[in-house]
Amino acid sequence: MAATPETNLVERWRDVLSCYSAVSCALERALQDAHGIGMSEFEALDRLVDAQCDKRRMNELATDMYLSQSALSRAVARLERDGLVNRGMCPDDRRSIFVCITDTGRTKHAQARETQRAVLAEHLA
Amino acid sequence: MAATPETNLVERWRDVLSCYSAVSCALERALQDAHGIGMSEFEALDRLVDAQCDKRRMNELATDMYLSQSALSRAVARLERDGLVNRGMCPDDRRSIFVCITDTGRTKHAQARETQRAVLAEHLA
DNA sequence: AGCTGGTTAATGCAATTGCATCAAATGCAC
DNA sequence: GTGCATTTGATGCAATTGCATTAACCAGCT
Repeated sequence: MAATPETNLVERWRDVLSCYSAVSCALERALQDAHGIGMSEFEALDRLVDAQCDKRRMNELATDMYLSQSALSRAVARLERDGLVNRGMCPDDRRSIFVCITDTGRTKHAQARETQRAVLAEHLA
Repeated sequence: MAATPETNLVERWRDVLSCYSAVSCALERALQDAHGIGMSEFEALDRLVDAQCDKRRMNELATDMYLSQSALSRAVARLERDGLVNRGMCPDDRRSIFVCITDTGRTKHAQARETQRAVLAEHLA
């Protein structure tokens, strides 16, 4: 049977869609239940930990992530409210904001990463 | 370099996430701009067309799709408001609702599918 | 210096979503 | 039949998101 390229694309898209839906739903719930943070917040912490410098500008984070600028702004606001990051001024460019992960944020991320890996192992295996 | 299974899982998840984000964002915008419907609405129409009988119960649709029951209920409400589907009583079980695609809905779906395939060809290639 | 255009982050707003709840209807046990 | 748990779809509510706008700032030009 010869599948047309279009059919293949639609099939692949459905696969991505169902995979994403199942995993993101499970991940969102697990992170929220166990650590009180959402997927977006965890992803942001993840990027901050990945960058060895521990501080990144908002727009760097935004381009690394899949979030819109406004959504990232609010996600960082929630992280700051919970004491997981600090927002600091950037001396080079006073429009920019440095986002710095706190010790609490580091701990939270380490714990949440365990949850993430467990969920991925179960739903992405 | 030997990647641990966990690292592989996280990598795969990031791939899924970035693929989903890019495609769903483009798809959402394209469908909205060209046809005035969202991705969820298109998916619902798609399931209705796939089922040759043209009418399905809400809960059948919900299990086929990635949406929660309440989100589907509202998506169908939007489709009905736009005249793309009708909701009808089910004689067998008066709790259930039959969702029937209209001729307008069929036309809209056929047009939107072209847009979908174009977007997939561009962003999932 | 002054002005214009572009960049950065925050915010008002509308829309969608999921959770919890609700009402109606079904079915099963008695 | 009566009663109780389950199922089905709708709705109130809070939370997140993206778009458009805003304010502050920067860079380049005259």
